[in-house]
Amino acid sequence: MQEKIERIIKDVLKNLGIAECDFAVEHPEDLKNGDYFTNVALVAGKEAKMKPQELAQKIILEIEKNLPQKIARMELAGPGFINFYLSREFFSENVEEILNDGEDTGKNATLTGKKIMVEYTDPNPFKPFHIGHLMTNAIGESIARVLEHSGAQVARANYQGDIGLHVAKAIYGLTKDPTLAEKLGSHKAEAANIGSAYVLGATAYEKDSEAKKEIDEINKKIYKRSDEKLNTLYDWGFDATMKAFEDLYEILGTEFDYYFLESVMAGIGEEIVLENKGKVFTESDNAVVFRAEDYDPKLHTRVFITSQGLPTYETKELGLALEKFKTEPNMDLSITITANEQADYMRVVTKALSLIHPEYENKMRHITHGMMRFASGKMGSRTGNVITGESLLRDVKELVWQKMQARDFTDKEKEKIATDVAVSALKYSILKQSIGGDIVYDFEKSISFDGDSGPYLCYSYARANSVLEKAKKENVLPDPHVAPESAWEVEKLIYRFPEIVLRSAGAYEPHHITSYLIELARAFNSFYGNNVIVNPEDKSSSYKVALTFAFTFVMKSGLNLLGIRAPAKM
RNA sequence: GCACCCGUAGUGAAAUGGAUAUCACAACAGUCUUCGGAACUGUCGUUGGGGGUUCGAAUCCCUCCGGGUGCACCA
Repeated sequence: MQEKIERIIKDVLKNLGIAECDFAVEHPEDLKNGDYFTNVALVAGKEAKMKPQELAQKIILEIEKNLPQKIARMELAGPGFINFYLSREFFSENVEEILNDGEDTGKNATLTGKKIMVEYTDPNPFKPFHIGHLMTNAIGESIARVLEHSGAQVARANYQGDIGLHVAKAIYGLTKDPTLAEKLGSHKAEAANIGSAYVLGATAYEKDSEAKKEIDEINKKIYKRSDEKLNTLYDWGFDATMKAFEDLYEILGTEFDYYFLESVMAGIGEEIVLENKGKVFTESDNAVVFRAEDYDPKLHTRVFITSQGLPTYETKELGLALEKFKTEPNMDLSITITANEQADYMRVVTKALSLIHPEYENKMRHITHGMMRFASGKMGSRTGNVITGESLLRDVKELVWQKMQARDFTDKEKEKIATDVAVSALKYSILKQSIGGDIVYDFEKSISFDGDSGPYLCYSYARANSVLEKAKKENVLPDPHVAPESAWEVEKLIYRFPEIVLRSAGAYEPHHITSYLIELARAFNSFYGNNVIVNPEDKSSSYKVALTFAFTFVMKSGLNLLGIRAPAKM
């Protein structure tokens, strides 16, 4: 529709003998100002040496000579804006279209044929999965889905720090407190114990120099896999924590295609660094470094191989980037999602790689999000000052469960619904804002169920479903052709869904979808509150039912893009 | 010190250079409703300071103030 209006205006400008110019056709913020507006008269007025308002009036008259059916009327407003009001036909046809598309509504083809890999979540085995990982997971999953909805073929990747000091700390904890290493038959419980062992080891490492020595020793042994006892502990711990993560992914709705291990990437990276020593990398103080500032003054030198001969994080990241392109041949884009503290050295790594493989330079994109923090300060799994994803989910679920007391469900149904609604609460509170900024974590707010929340969206959806059930019982069938004269606010919003998906995909910003859905849900609830939808006596009831159907499709599809499963009842 | 990110009602946020800056929470006042009150209808209140570009700036540029993150062998 937007393109159509643009074309009409271009034709009119030609007829009026005005040169082409760069004007915009957009939605006004306030629905009172129409469904679309254009600033063409303000832009072209200068060139044509006419007052914008006069020119706008002229353009309106010209368009009116041949007014399309989908535009009801136009209006001159403010300093020279032209507002377009869409017609009843337009809205009804749109509802019909949504009914035809069903849950595919909102799809576009801008990325058809493109192969994209998205790496996100990246929890470390032997360490707790905390709410920071929850944040990266929610953002990554949503971006992956939005890209898929735009036609891309998306591969999901997860990168595990399976080796290093953090592992040694956890193993140290397990040897000091063998009760934590007991086989419990539940990897969830075992992973929780390993998390405690990690905190024990991490604390000892900071405070006790003897322990520090011991942990460093364990670290070396694990690298070499030289100690049978430690190997057994390692294999068991790796398995338990990875399986516990997998349980969480299932609840969160993520299925990874690839798992990359740091220990493997280290070798791949090291090889590349050594091959390019003297060309890209140089030696300094016995270490192999990359002087990025030689290529870009905003970057800085970083160590890739330490003076001890060990590959650093940078080298592993380099290996990972290469391995991704090897795993998915002909990949068009490789996206990595992390917290923003990694922004600077990722730039350095990317620069180094683009010197070695210039063909990848424009195919890598690092998306960084803000930190999840407490009012008390930064959260770190190092000190044990963490909320695990698992415990948070459990607390929220508990509250949902309480709210469902009055509803008539079996415990099994309740469990499923409470889980999905709890996930909606968490994901919504993460995805509702632009991903650059920090989120101050507030437990009370993250579990609030009214107004600006995931459960509110789920509730609107469940409620609409229940209306549809009643319509079925009363035999009121949906019919988009019996609409009343004027259009409701829901209709004026519902046709915009595809544009929102497009915008989200272009900017890698899921929050556009959250904002849109909350507005749509509000409009629907208002429609619901002020109208009786199912009424066999009412001629337009069939239209209202059709509109309700359209709403459920858009809401379900939208929630799906956020990585939220919407229960039909709750 | 240098680089990057950020600063919008009491709080959390939105706004691809456009109109009277939007939404929610909180607070206050209503709606006791046949389809689900996790709701609906109102009221209240905001662009860190100063310059500049523009017909038009929360948005772009400069500067100051405030917060965060990162800057050589941790990840």
